[in-house]
Amino acid sequence: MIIEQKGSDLLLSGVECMSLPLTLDCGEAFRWKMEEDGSWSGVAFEKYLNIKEENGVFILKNTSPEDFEGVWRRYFDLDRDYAAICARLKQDDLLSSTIDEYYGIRILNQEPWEALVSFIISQQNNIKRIKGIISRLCNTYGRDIGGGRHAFPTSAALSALTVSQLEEMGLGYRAKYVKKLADDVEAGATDLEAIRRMPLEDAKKALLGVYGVGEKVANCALLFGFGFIRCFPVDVWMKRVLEFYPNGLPECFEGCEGVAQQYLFHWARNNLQG
DNA sequence: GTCCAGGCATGCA
DNA sequence: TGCATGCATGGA
Repeated sequence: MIIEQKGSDLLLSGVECMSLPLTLDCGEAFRWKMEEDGSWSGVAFEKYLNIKEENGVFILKNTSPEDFEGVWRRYFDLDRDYAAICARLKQDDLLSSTIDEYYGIRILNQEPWEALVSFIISQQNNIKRIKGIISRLCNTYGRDIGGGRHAFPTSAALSALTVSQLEEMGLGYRAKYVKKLADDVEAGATDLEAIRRMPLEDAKKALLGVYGVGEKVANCALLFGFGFIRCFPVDVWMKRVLEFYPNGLPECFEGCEGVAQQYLFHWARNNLQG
């Protein structure tokens, strides 16, 4: 990967296996929006980014090298060799054709707090509505970072709310889960940063102890927010996919189960009936 | 009107 | 341990 400054923009070339639409709009993160010019706008780690791919070059508008190194390099998982991972996953027949069709899905490294709250909200919900709820939460309770953009609300901000204030954002019965998590994080009873540094099994056990978090939400949070690429979340779509693997997951998934999962999830949503 | 969505807590066997 | 049931909301 070659990093180059051009005016106030940062240009990345030589990035393999990165599709912005497939990565930013595939149900991993809920705050990215495609603009009319085909670029993508979003907020993460309290930073706004507009990014676009042109002729194989990624243009990060108004982005300093410090923000790139401090946030976006890791957010887009740019130090991982996805081309090699995909080559390995293509040993599996279903993934072989799926990866050809949807090449470029990456696993984002989001903030633990945002990922956990987002996937608590995601349960028994659909992606369009999840995006709406999170958008309202951010616009109403997230810090204004300029230009009409808002950060994801902090645990302090959400802890200060009542359950009914959260319900007003459309969280439904999940409001009480988010309220309790925010309170516990604020009180120090739940330490997401400590969980992030644990071995996978311990981290999962810790998340399963959070009110409103079960196997599926824990796996999503661990995969998309806590850096555990071996997690393999199974939701209603993945249950349909698993019928194609009656003997369990193939060996070539080992070590990068989360990447395999995202391709299969995407395939299922596009090819299987609900 | 019914069914479904990146499920989970609860109660009961 | 495993299974049935209720749960908020909006789109199809």
